[in-house]
Amino acid sequence: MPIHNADIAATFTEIADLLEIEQANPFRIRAYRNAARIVGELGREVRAMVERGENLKALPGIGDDLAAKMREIVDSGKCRALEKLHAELPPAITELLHVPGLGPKRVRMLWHELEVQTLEQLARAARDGRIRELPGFGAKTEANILQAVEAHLSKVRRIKLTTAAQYAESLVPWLASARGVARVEVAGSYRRCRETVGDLDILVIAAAGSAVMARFIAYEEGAEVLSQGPTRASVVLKNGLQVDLRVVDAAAYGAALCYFTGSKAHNIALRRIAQEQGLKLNEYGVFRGRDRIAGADEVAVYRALGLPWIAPELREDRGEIAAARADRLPRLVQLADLRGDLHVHTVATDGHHTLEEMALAAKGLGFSYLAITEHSRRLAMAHGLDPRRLAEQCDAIDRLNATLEGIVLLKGIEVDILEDGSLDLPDSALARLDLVIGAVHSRFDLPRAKQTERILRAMDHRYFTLLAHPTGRVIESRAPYDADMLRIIRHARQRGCFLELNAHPERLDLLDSHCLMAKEEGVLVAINSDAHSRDDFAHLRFGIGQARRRWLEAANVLNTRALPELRRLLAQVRR
DNA sequence: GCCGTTTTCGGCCCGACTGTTTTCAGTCG
Repeated sequence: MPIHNADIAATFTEIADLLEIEQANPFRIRAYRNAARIVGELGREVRAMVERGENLKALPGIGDDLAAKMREIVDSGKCRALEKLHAELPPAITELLHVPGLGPKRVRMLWHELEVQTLEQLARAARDGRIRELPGFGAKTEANILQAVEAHLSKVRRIKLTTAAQYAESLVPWLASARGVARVEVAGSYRRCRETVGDLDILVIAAAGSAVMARFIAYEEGAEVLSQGPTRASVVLKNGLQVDLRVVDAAAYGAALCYFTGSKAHNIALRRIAQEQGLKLNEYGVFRGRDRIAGADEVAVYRALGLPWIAPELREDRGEIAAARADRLPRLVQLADLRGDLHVHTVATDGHHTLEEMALAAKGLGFSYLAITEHSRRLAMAHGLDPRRLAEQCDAIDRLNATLEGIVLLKGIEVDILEDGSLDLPDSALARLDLVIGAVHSRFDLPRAKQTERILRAMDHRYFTLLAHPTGRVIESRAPYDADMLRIIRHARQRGCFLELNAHPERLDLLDSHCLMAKEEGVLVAINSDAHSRDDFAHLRFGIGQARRRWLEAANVLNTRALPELRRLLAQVRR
């Protein structure tokens, strides 16, 4: 069983949880949590780094000890430090930490005084009224614990960015219409464009005594008020989504936006920089002594720390601060950089609009080209094209191109990659096309070696240009198929073909980590909507967000190229 | 446990809200 980064991250997180209950040095605990984050978000497999003898200590936050533990986990699948902790503490006790309101001190107290080790025992102790007897606990805390356990609040799920967007877009105007409100902004992981968000963090500029807090509490979709103070409140919506509201005045807006956008790790790194310079950074501003030297806008906050403004998508403490200090921040790709879309469907298969309707919608967005890429015949469910129907569509595209102005349709296909790596249409059908997108739509369950070979073989096909949704995952519902993405990306570079970043909000595939891998390996990425209707071009913003999170610049993206350059690149791939 | 153009030892981010306390600890973000 090969060890993946997620396994190492999970080990470190569990060690941190257990150390917390043991009340170990908090900075030692933080070191494990930090390492779990670094490893979990790393674009490369630690296992491969170990096998190549790379220096793990080059990773930020990894020193002698953690590097040794990573090698131990890779080599043996075990971690003696974790086993030692398991011998000292009950096995399931970390799950108690995930109950809202319970932290390490209380978990330890519950365990020592009441021998509570599991959620079931916790619920029983609460029902029996034993918890309220403990020092520091009371009847209210006991009731909250019981409610949390019974509602299974311990396993709160993250929701997709697109779902969060729908809730945010109705809540924001509701708050903005409150008396005294000057500005409402959604911060948090939503602003950082993470593919899923755990809650919504909303920042409001309002004068003292504004009605916004009361309006927030009265929101019709709210189900429960978790906390409420003069400047901060938390509400759980009926769908289970938690919303945190923070009210600030205009002079603190930039600092508060920065603080509330996070990430936590980025904030900590910023505060450390402030500290080094004898300054203090909090959500009200940057302070020298009692003087606020910045706070009203984000640019000024960063400038006060000696840094250029850092785009929200980069704020993960993944090297952006060092890059900012060296003035080497990437010029991130923007939606406006896209000149076209290379993956859309029409009514010929499972799309909802005609060639012309899609073309005009794309033109309306300012695009100069649009590739029509229907499914191939194996996908019968989607009414996939056979050679005859594909040829007919090509003729239709030629006829339409003769009449269209300001936009050019490219002839393409999203052809199935069959189990053996061959393509679902013959060369004779593919020869006429401008681009051939290969896609895996079946046999997601092949073992890693076979799945990888299947894709590599497809890429070797003389007409293959672009690999669609490279991992096949569907967020929160289907895991990526098991394939060696580093090999695939390196093969793409050798072969000269391209990878898709499918912008559909259910997919966002290339994954976050692979975007960086593609950039580092020099493989161009096409940010495509996979639109099945005119409205689906709106998905592109999510793909752009994903690309920006991993530092992609316009130069790293295939469809930022003007049409002549794009044609040249596509032609180069054919053999 | 990590880290260092102030340091290889002594630091390590900061504030709001709750509940239980009677001045504050614990938790959370």
